Amino acid sequence: METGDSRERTDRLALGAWVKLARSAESVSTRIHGHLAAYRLTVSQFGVLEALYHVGPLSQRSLARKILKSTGNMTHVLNNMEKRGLVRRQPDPKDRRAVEVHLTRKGTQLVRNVFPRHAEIVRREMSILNTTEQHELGRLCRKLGLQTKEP
Amino acid sequence: METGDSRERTDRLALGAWVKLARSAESVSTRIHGHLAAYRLTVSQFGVLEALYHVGPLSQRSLARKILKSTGNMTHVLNNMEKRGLVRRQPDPKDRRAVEVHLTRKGTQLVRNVFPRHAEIVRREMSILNTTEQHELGRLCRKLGLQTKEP
DNA sequence: GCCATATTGTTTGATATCAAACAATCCCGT
DNA sequence: ACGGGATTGTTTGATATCAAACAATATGGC
Repeated sequence: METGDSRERTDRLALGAWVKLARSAESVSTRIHGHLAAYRLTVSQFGVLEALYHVGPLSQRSLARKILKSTGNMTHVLNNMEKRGLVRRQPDPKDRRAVEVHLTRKGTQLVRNVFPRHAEIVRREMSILNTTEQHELGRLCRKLGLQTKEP
Repeated sequence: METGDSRERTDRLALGAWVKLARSAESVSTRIHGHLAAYRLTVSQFGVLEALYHVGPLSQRSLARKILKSTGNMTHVLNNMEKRGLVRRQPDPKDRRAVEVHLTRKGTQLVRNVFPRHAEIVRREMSILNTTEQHELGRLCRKLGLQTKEP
């Protein structure tokens, strides 16, 4: 498809872009999620709260897909959250294999507390980029992430 | 600094950009690192091989910083790699607390095998973006990641 | 030179995560 | 109907990861 030389060049460019993407995501993530410890929330737990709050009740499988974790892990995460009274499992009447995961009042209150702080921190972290740049970053990342998962 | 309305707008933009960044990094990472399992390498182990191969011998602390993991974890990762004969710990003559981590011949051979495949996969994954876009993505991510770590 | 403080690597205990195997249930083609 | 394959959630066993406490060594101020 390409000559060896041009191939090396595109490899270097792709590797560089990928490394920068991975490192920036990881270091920004560390900075953004630092404050969650104050609420004894893990990143996964926060992801679950956020999804349930914004989307409404979901099955465990949908939750797992949303936060990109395995279903086995989701069982574990939800067990911990249920113990703390943040979520409630409710049998799905339409499918007796499935459960609907609901936010409890306590979970709703917590996410209403945490989310504004979260948004503020994200805004601050991203504010190094101007509006146009944030749009462009979002566009490029969406394109990348949307690569076909199952052909 | 801003009116409430504009604040909500910038919050939404920042949150959107951040979510897309995080999700694309995670899903691309999964796709890129799938092939490492064939070599019984974890992502951290591959990161160590890569760093040592391209930079030369490094202390555990530098390695930990390079792959963004804790030093405690680095001890664990290196123990596993040492058991497999991929790296060798060598006392640093200038600082008796520190060790220099070296690639063994076996480790060098392995990374020479794995790296070209890795580069190829990364190139393929990133090829959804054209050259200009990859440059731009790299630039934006570098800016984001470079945010001051310790003030 | 000596001591307080910092840095390096290790240990330890607690979580998080995954993959694989599993049971229960659903669904579709015949 | 119904039987085989798909889907949902759980369990299990193995790893990975972190934070915190620790021991050994280095370093800089006095």
